[in-house]
Amino acid sequence: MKPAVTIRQIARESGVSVSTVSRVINGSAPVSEDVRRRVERAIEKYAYAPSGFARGLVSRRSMIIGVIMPDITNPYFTAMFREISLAAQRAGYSVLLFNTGFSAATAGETTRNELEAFKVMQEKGADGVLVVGGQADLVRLRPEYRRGLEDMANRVPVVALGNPVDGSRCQFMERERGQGIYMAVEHLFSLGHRRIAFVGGETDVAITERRLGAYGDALAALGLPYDRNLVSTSDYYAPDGWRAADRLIRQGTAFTAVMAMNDGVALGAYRALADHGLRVPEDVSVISCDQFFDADYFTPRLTALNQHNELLGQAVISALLARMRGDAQSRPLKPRPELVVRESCRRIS
Amino acid sequence: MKPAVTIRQIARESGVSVSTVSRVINGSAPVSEDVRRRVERAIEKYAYAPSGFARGLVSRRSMIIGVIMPDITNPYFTAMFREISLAAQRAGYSVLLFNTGFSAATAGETTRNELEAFKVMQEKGADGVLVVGGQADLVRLRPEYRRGLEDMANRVPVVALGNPVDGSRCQFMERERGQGIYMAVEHLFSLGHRRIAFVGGETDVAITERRLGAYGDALAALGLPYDRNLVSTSDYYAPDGWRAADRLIRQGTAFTAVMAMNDGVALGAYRALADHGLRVPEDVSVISCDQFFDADYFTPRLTALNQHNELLGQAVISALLARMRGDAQSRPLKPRPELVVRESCRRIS
DNA sequence: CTATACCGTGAAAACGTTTTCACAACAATT
DNA sequence: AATTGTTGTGAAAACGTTTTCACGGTATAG
Repeated sequence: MKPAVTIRQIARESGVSVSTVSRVINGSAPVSEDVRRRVERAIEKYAYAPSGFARGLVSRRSMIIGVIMPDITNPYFTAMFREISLAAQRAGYSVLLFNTGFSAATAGETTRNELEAFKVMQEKGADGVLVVGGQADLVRLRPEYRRGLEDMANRVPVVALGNPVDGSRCQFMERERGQGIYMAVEHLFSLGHRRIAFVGGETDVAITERRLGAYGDALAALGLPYDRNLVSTSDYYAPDGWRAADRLIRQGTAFTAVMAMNDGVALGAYRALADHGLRVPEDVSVISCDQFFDADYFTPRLTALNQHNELLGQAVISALLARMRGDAQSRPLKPRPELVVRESCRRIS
Repeated sequence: MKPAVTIRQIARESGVSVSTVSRVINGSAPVSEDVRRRVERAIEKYAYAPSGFARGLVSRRSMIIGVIMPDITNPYFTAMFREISLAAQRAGYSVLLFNTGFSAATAGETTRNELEAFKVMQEKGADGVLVVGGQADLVRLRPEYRRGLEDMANRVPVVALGNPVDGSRCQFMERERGQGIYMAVEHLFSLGHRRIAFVGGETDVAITERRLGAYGDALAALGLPYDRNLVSTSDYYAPDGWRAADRLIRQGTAFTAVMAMNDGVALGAYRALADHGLRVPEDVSVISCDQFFDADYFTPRLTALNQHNELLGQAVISALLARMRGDAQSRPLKPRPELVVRESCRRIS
């Protein structure tokens, strides 16, 4: 591999000092038109790019934003990441993505990865860090995690999407408070459903608990009893939806509608219902609490709550950028969930 | 924000020289047991992490691997990225992900993003770069792109997953040569299908062209004519599958089977067929050429080619790591496609 | 007992930038 | 005509590490 070209060579080539080249690159001070052209030509010629190392060392900025996520494979995170990445790039930042593999079930082993992520962000000198989900969205944090998060937040702006922690130095944003769940339950209720199952999601995870709470509240508001047996948690993907719905059916719980954590879970539920000879929506109505990409292409088309995750991604990254600029805490826009009625729910007598 | 702790403070705190602290951190030379303990305690106490900037400046290594992808939202890339990220982390590297937004349709505008990505990787001092898809997988590269790629490959090990370019300094790996397509066509043929449509994918993209080529070859080998009207390209997602299949039906082309570019496209095709009152598999058989996550949960369960994209991801990252170590070019394992027969194809008379 | 090897340590150079300071040239203001 | 301000430039310090060199001490070999 070729040795890298340095600013000194550019300076020599264009017959000016190193400082002047730096000024051309950064526009940090006026430079005569003639000199600017000569320098730019040299830069072009050698395909010179300034060393981020040297730059960061003195300017103390890396132009890197760190993103810590549990599983990029989850369409929810993928969608958010896309928005984050786009906005960061637009603002001139690059994105260091750390995929921790965290899941509530394996919190014991995967906490180490999250702590590792914190350390990496510190080492690489990230100018700001986004923590999305993972242990930050757990109902109870482990003390090591809590400490690691604070250590990091002490040195660099951190925005976390998760379950708010009192007195933390990092800014917590909440994914949602379960407003959509009300809409979904009401929708099903208005169609005559009284036995509504809740399928998918992991217990101990804040977002799941919040939705379950909202589900319970909504039932109560409508005068319906809360039946433990109607709740079947598991995880966030199709196989989990299948497992959760299958369990529900096998255990003989009666229900006429299913609220699935998200489209993936709903797909699994569709499948489990079909496997037991139940038709959607003729026998059972299905609704997804969090629409990803393909709800409109399912058969039947899936009625779903659009939580506007892209907007959430945008909100999170712009909160971070604002924080990095030192702006006052702007009230971030909270996306309003929207019920998109399609074909998977039907009125019953 | 607090000022960062430096190695000097750790040295002072533990009563040794800076060099010794460095040796403890890197294990680059023997250090007495006693000293090591003192230093480690100090590091722990101050939550010290060495500055990557300073480190990189002198050692010329960033411990960063750059990944350039067109669209992380595409499950195919997501799956690969996951493997890449995991393997990189295991080897002690962090991953800088640049999402270019490239698509063949907008090559004109998005080429700029890809060039920008190359520059970023150079600036951040990536120790190795992975270029996955994007313009690298186009049948014909733009000269600026070609030059940017070579400039980068001259300075840092680069592995590209795409369409091989002669005389390039970067190592090209091919996604597949269309072997699976033969299996799929033969499978359909053996079930009695003679009018097999090909749906999805973008023209000018190498992977699509290769699959189309294999599709043509397979037909020829079986003595079937190639009918242009049976091919309906579009893009890689469900809406594209819908559009492509819908177009096919509307234009009145007769067919009894559909080969979809991937699961997403297949889902769209399912939907389009249903919209026209056609049942799968009773009226039309459907097969996916690239299984993502959920094929087994579709209704009907989707017969698909498993291209083992996770293995491909692993192969790509390990090729890069080998290259970075300067190892001889190991023949990378090429995943063998596997036909997974489920319920979406049926024998016809 | 002397020569040789190795172990543990510190001092200092080097990495490639940005930034501060200094200053010359010239323009604008008194 | 003297002062002040502005513009364009270069020299040199600083950033926080790793690495090279040197050296004293102790173990090992002859």
